[in-house]
Amino acid sequence: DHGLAEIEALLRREQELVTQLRALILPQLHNVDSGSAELAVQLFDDAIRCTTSVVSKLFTAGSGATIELIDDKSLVRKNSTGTTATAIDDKMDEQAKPSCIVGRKRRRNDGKRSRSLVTNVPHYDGHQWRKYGQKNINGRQHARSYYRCTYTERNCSATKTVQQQDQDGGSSIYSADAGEDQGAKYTVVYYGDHTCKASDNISNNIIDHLPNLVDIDLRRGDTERVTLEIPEFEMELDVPALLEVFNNSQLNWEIVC
DNA sequence: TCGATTTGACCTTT
DNA sequence: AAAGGTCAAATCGA
Repeated sequence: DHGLAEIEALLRREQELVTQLRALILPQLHNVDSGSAELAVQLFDDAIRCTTSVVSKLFTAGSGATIELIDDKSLVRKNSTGTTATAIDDKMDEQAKPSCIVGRKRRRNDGKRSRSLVTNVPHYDGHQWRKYGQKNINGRQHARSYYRCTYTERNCSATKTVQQQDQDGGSSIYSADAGEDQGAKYTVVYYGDHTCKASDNISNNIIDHLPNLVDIDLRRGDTERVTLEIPEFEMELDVPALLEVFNNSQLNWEIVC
């Protein structure tokens, strides 16, 4: 109901503030002390995950009217009933598309969970990645890059994709031509878990010294966890509060499945 | 020279 | 068939 919506808006706001802080701090810290930066990555991400989990649990445990979660793939073009989707599509990131109307969950990569993050520093996530592919995606301005964990020989199956978000219509305010676009945002989707910690010297130390790091149990399989998507299309939500969150949204970290 | 990235071909899913 | 994901040979660069 209404109170819940407000709580959720606040949680999401907190989530975004933390993530913005993350984006602000990590590049700076990395230049000064990369060890501390690694630690900061873990702390930030655990904090963010913690909030995500709270949001998820709050809005699935509650009223039976939970919003169905669909996986990344089905977010694309699942906007049924011919509601001239294009205008909306272009405005929204794929992750953020309303799952409205959809109501049907379909699951690919059986049981593999993924988390998505929108950030302007897609590479500061505390792990080492090797790029193994790049593809142009339909209707996207930028190619999607595919990464897998460097320590694949330690049968670490973690992978991620990084995709720069489309710029709105006109030319970019920032240096559109050459160099890194400082204002660009990237959607990063993580798949699988890192089972390579033993061989990752830095992370290993961090974990050894920080037993209190939050370890969220992300359930899989039968009990599907749900995070809700864009507010405007959902009923019973505190739309103004959520809209404010969404409009200020720099970042958006959510458990996708 | 060796590890990482690029890039087109190939495979998988829808 | 088309789009997304992965492979692997060629290429890059430290």
